[in-house]
Amino acid sequence: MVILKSVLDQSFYDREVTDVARYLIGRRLVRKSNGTTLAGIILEAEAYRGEEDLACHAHVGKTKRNAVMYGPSGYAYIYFTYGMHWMLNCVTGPEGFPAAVLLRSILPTDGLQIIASRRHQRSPKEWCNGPAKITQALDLDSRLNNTPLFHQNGALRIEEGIRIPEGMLQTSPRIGLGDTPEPWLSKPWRYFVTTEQIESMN
DNA sequence: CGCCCGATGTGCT
DNA sequence: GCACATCGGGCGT
Repeated sequence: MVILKSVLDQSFYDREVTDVARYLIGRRLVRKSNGTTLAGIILEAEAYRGEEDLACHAHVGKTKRNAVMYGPSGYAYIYFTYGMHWMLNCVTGPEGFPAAVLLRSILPTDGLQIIASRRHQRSPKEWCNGPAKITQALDLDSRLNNTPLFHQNGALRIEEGIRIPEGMLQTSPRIGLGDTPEPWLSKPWRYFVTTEQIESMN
């Protein structure tokens, strides 16, 4: 399986958030930190779209916390929640319209020893199969909020990765929305492939 | 493996 | 004061 390492440029993010979420599946998320490379293939992502989407942080309007989502596309929006967890998102276009893609799962490919230690030696399947698990494994927090994802040697960036075959991509409603009203609760804005699907590609 | 629930603290009403 | 785009331990199956 060929994993391409050219960095996606800013224009990749400057379109409909649902399209960005779809096309992020199979890409390579890279974290460079004091000389080491941690990376994985993106398996799962969700779109959050504008102030009218009642599941999106921007539904309360622009605040200090969610301001990054209103900025230009291609930057990381990293926020803190549940008193202990960080979440990694990719801001999408157009500028001024608040939208972002939450990364929910990756398949680790680089830096497995370090990821294992950060994840407290848990089983490999549990390393990065959740949004806060990704940020734990890759050491992401507020320091990297508003970081560009499209810089060639950026500390956090997304590369071309692998091609997901037509028909492999699955969708579902978004996870963890609680009492969010319809139609937002059921919007099929979660895009994903399984670890097994990727491993079967060889 | 699945369900349940407590942890933990910040932003926003 | 409360909700929160979650996680992991404990216990039952």
